[in-house]
Amino acid sequence: MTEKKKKIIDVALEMFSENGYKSTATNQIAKEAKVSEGLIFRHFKNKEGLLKGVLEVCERNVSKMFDPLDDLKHPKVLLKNIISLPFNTGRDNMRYCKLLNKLKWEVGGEIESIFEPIRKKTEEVFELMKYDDPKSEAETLLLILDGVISKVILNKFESKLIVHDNLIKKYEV
Amino acid sequence: MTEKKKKIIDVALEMFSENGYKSTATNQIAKEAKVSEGLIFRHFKNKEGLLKGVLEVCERNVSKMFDPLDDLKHPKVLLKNIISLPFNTGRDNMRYCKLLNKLKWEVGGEIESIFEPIRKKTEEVFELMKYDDPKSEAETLLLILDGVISKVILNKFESKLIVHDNLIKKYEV
DNA sequence: TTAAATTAGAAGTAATTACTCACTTATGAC
DNA sequence: GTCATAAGTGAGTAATTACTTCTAATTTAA
Repeated sequence: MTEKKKKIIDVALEMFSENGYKSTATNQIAKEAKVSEGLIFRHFKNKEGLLKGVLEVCERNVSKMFDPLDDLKHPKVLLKNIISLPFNTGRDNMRYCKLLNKLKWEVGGEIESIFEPIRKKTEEVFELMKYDDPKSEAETLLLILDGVISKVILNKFESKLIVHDNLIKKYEV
Repeated sequence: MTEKKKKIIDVALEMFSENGYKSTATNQIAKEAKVSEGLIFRHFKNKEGLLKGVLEVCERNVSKMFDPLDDLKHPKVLLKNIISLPFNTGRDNMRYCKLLNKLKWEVGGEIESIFEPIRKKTEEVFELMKYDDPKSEAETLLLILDGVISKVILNKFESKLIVHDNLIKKYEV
């Protein structure tokens, strides 16, 4: 992976997540990355190929978001951390999530698979905590957290902290 | 409002909500609506003007979705109906919501105002039900329902009914 | 009947787009 | 040093886009 190729991916990630996939022209990317437009197609063949390259980086990093949860054993602590996850997302991770969400609505790509590990882990937590229906309980919680991160991404949160506390209380963790 | 103008709005609504605003070409709309392309610009001046026209219809109808709630007086029944709202959305209303959501991510338009009435009503319900913090309680619930309708729209729901029951139980209604 | 509004249809425009191609420059193995 | 391969350039292209403009037909209402 050359420096220029990295730069192209980086810039594309930034611009796709800000302006959307279709609305971002390849020559704009080239300009911003200080690279000839032809190079984009040499490396990625297509604009779609570029998107794939960007998505690989995206998925790799989003997966990493869930790694710290592996160290937690106590169910209540684990659940608390799962809930808190979308509330304290760093800038980089927010960009990855922003792109994934944008694509979900723009292209309709299959994203669910990235979140399968966290779904499974959440389900396990509810099992340990003897919830009646851990599966649907997990789906409900992830639904909520999905909504939370959407709001965070779009900066539409009036009262982030209060909602967080509310959820912590609801799940008694 | 002539028939052709109505037809243009109708087709644009359909195509915008399916393929997005920017990805839908005006000549495609004209073709689908069986109308000369020039007519679109005569009626709406711009593509943006067309979007405005479509959005007006959209907002008018989405507002209507909440009207039946006005008849309900008993807080528990009202809350139950608020929760159920996104779970049994008709085809037409789903299209309006789909467009609004797509635009939220594609253009970043201001949509929140449409949902202000339902937010207020939800807050009132929680007040009547003596919840500790009705405001944040309302925000949390609407967050959830927003997630629900997103999943419904995108057909990503593994277990719609179970999540619905889960929420009904959680709020004890 | 007549004037005004609506519409079709076709051609054209300037801008933008994804993508190509012929070419040059670096890199590394022998 | 040589030579193949990869990295990089930048002008060019064909297609698409939103939008205009013209004329002529059709509909509507007074």
